[in-house]
Amino acid sequence: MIQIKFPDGAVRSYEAGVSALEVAKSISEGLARKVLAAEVNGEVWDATRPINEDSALKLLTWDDKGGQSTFWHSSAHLMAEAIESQFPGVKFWVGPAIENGFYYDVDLGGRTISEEDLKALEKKMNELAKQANSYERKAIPKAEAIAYFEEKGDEYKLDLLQNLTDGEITFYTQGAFTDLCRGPHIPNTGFIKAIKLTNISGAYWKGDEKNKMLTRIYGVTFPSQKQLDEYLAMVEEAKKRDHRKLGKELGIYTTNDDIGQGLIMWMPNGTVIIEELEKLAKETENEAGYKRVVTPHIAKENLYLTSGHLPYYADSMFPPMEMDGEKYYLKAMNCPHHHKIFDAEPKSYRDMPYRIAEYGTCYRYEQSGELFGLMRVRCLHMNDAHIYCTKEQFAEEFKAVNDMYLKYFKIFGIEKYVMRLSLHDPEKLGQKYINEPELWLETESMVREVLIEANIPFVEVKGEGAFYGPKIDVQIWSAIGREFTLATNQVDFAQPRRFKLSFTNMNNEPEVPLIIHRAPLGTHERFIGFLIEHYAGKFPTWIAPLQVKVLPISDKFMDYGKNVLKQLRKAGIRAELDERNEKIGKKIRDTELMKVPYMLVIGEKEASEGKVAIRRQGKGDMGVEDVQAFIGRVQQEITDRSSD
RNA sequence: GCCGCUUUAGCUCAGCUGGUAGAGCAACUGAUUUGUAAUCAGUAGGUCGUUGGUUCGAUUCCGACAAGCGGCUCCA
Repeated sequence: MIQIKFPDGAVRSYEAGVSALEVAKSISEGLARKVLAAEVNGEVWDATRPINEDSALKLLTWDDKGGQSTFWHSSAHLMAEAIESQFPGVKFWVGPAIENGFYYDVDLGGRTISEEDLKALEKKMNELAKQANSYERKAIPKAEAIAYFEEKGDEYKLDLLQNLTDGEITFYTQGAFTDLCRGPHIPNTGFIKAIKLTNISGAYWKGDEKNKMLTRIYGVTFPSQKQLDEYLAMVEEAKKRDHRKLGKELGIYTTNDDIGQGLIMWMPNGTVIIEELEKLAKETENEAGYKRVVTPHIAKENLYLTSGHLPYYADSMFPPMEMDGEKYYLKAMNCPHHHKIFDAEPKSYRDMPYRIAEYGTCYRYEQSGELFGLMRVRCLHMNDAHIYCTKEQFAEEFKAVNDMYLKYFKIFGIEKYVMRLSLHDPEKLGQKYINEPELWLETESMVREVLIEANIPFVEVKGEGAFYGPKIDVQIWSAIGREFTLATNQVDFAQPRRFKLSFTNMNNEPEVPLIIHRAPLGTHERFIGFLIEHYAGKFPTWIAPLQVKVLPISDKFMDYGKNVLKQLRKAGIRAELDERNEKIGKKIRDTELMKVPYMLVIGEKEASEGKVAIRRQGKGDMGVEDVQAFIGRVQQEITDRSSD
């Protein structure tokens, strides 16, 4: 007999060799029907695998992350079985569970697969799922596994086997499909009740662009059709928030073939948002002791040799323009220009920290396939600033920058984000990262310490640093789930030396400053892209392109409408008057769809009393109010940058 | 940049197997003068992304290019 301990602390005795599924059955049949996998002593196992010694056991169902990922991984195997039956001779690479579903990378051997094929595959998968075939686990000696895949001529699985240790190799078989797999899997395919193959794409083998491109097929499955329907409805909802769709509908930005890929033109509505953001940034930075500067969009080659852009970053820059025997580059970053401003006048410790800010325009040659609405563009406007400080001042300055982030996040109600400490990859020193191994480690630990001290939760990621130093990136997700760096805060130990920057310290000696690069509002492009999705286009009044729309019941009240409009505009409120010959219902509908925060309905009653009937976007009729009282209230809301 | 898909009126989309195009909304004109999410009627609007080819004839078939979309790679 063995002792099984449950998460609630209860302990029960079972025969050795009992499976998690049998344990579940001993508790209740209903539970057994829901068990997908089990966590045995902290490790996720097949629910059917025998447990031979005293163990801590947690039964995993759909409600557990481990249960879900097991379900999706098993679904990937089911899909592979269907693919193999429809396209005999294909070879498989890997098929993991991902955040929303799973994929499998397949070498179709020169064949292509279409949307039609996906439907057929779904149908086949449904058939196979109904057979409720169990996933059979089998331990295989390495030699035998190699022989099996050599026989099949499967170079992909042979490649995977290379890195596996003899004795730890397992095969899983369900129905006619056998795969090299660590597992675990759900008990049988019958659990998979709802299947949707979502898309097909290419993916480089092992993620290396030098390798062959495999076909990646994505899918998502659920234990019930209802859950799939809900998931698909949620995806549809997310699409409605997509900044590319709303950006067009709300007249925020446009692009044009004759202008070029990834080059955003801000329309009047978008420009209002830009101006409000800049106003906020200027106020905030002024308060925090920053000075503003303005620099040109181009610079000569030598600047970028000094900065290290050309050795480390040339691929992401537009090619140079030649003039009078000189090469000029469009700037990809503002820092080198700012360094030259720092260096323009001699500095002493009394000038430190020296903080300069600019909404700088940068141009980056992003590869065409990487462009994405407002989120990845080729011309961007960065909420940039550089802080030149002494080593002693570093922690305090870094902390102050961080506080500024949090201040902004509060204003915008940004709650879902992850702070990421982005470090260098020692293997890429001298290629992607400036070759100063010790300085990297020193700076990275400096940043880490500040984060820990300030009690800021963060994750560490290797190989995401800037070429000149570590960063703290703020990661966000677009409506359709793509991850982006919204804001960034970086430490630079390399450029101060490369630019031979110095200040005179208290001992009258030259000293090299540290530089903090920071962009809490990221770029206008990405930030506004994010805001559109964050607010689903319903901007708070202070930032809304149009704040108030005056809607007369009929032409008879147009004069009064003009009068109200004049008062609103005089008060600095962005307002318009609907002069169309339409019924009030139509005017309201159109204004609601444009997501204007306030509508002022005016008719006989309001005109005679000098009042307005207020309607709040999305909330409906709010009652009648005196025009000036309304104006005062909205002005206050704008000044407070209130979010509702 | 790579793999796959897409491109028809300002927007959203129809248009079977090749015989030069349609709807709704928007726009404009007129009627209506309206009380909290679509009043009615009429008018105008397209070299069917661009460019080669096949064909008596191409929006439709094939190629190239461009842009967009889904991923991969990349990402300051």
